This record gives sequence, structure tokens and C-alpha cells, in this order.
Amino acid sequence: MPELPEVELTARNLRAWSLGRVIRRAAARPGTPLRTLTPARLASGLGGQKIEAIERHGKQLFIRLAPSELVLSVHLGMTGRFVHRARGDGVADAPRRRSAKSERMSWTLDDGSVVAFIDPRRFGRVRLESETQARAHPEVKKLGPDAYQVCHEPGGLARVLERLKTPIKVALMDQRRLAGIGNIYASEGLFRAKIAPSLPARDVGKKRAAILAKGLVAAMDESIRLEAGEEVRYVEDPGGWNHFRVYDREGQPCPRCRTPIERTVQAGRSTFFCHRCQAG
DNA sequence: AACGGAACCTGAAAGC
DNA sequence: TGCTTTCAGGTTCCGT
Repeated sequence: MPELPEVELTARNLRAWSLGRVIRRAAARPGTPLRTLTPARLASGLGGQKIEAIERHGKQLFIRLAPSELVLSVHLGMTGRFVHRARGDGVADAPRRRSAKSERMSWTLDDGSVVAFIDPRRFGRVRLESETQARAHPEVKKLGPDAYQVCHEPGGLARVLERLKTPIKVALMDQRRLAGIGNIYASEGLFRAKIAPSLPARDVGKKRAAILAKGLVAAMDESIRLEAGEEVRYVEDPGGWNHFRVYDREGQPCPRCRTPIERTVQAGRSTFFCHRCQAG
């Protein structure tokens, strides 16, 4: 599922495909993930618009259009993804047929290529709104600072975590405090920093918070490097390859000490960790 | 404020 | 084999 690194790669791909290009036409299916945004409004709102900028905050994507100054706000949810089809892609194109059922919207660019949004489980969300509306939307307004930025500021993560008695794993995933970390990178960052997922966030302390910030950045950077490509792959994709150190590796040996990786549930989510390495 | 749990969805995987 | 159940997870919402 997409977390900060996957959304960042999506933003980079969208820029490479479409920055500065004009949308010739757009189409969509009614209902989720577009919800109240009707296909007609999407089509009229995107047609003729130039893609001015593509930004990311946490897991949220913003596609800025001109001259309308409208913003297409996109959250990938669990299974959302953008794909690109070059002009003249064959009709017999197999991947295209397979994804046809879950295609929720698409647009054709001025070079004839097509950008499509695929979302099988329909947990994604798409809105077309003004800049002001985009920023004021509860889903965006509630977001904390971007996790990647916070982890690069000295003392940044420590400030986010101080005074929180909630378990560190749960605190890291709270988008109101830190935007972008989800279930996978919370587990991976804690493993790299050798911190027990159940430790109250306020007990992490400044020194270990700095180590944790480094661990999170390292885990995210590694994914950005390994998962880069025209189609961003998620771990659970068919044929997808789990490059993570502990995520979804219950029972497998810890890459550091060979102790079997354990799985627990925190706030309704799977946590993977090494009991021996992450004792404190 | 903070937490737990259900709901939203569908497909893959496991169970029968 | 084929039908049914379970599970996964980002986020919101509801209730305690």
C-alpha cells in the first residue's frame, strides 16, 4: 500500500509524464473514489487545462491546473495508482485489459499519451477544488508536517513525539502529528532504530528520536531507490517483491540476529519487530 | 483528548 | 473443484 515513498514516486512519475502538458480530455466513472465529483465536472474541469505543478504532502497529492487555478487533490488510499500509456498502445495490451475494471478516471495529454488512475479497492479519494478549498479540506487541514521534512530537521521528530504516551508505533502513524508514515515504514523505522514498538512515544527521548528519524529516512530512501520506475509497485502486488527487513516477515529470521520476527497488533494494525533487537 | 472498534471496499488466500 | 470465510490496510466516524 502506498505510503510516503510510493506517493513521492507517484508524484515524480506524474511530473515526468505530464508537467507543462495540456489535458485534451478527461473521463471518469461515477462514485467512489470521486464521490461527489461527477464525471461531467471532471471532464469539463480538466479539459484544456495545463498541468502546472504536482505536489505531495504526506500521502496526499495535489495536481495544480492553469489557467483555472483549480487543484485536483488525490489520495491513493490502499490500492490507488497512476499509470501511463504511450500514444498508440496496442488494444491487445494485456496489463491494460486487466486494470480496465478498476480504472476510475483517465485523461489524454497533448502528446496523445494517457494518464489513468487505477484503484481496485476504491479507498482512494479525488476532489477538484480551488486552492483555498484544497487547503481547508478536513482531510488536508488535519495533516501534520510532512514526515520526510520533519525527519531531516534536527530535533524535528523529538518535538513531534514529546509528551505523547501513546505507543511509538501508533504515534508515528498518526497523520495529524506526522504526515506520510504508515504501517510499513513505522515498523521498518523502529527496527532500524532498535526501538520497541510498544514504547510510549515520550520515552523515546531526544537522542533515540534522532536515530529513529535517520532510520525512517533510510527506509524511505531505500524504497524510493528500489521501487522507482514507470509503474510503482506495492509489496502486496502479484509478483511484488518484499524488500523490507521486518514487514510481513513473521517467523522469518531477523536480518541482524536471526531471532524469528514477531507480529503483534497495535491500534488494529499488524506490527512486525524483532523482540531481541528492539528490546528498549 | 485518547482510545477501540466498525465501516468503507475488493481481491487474494485460506478454510471447508 | 468450488463455495464461503477471513484478512489486509488508510482513513473516517461513532461511541466510550
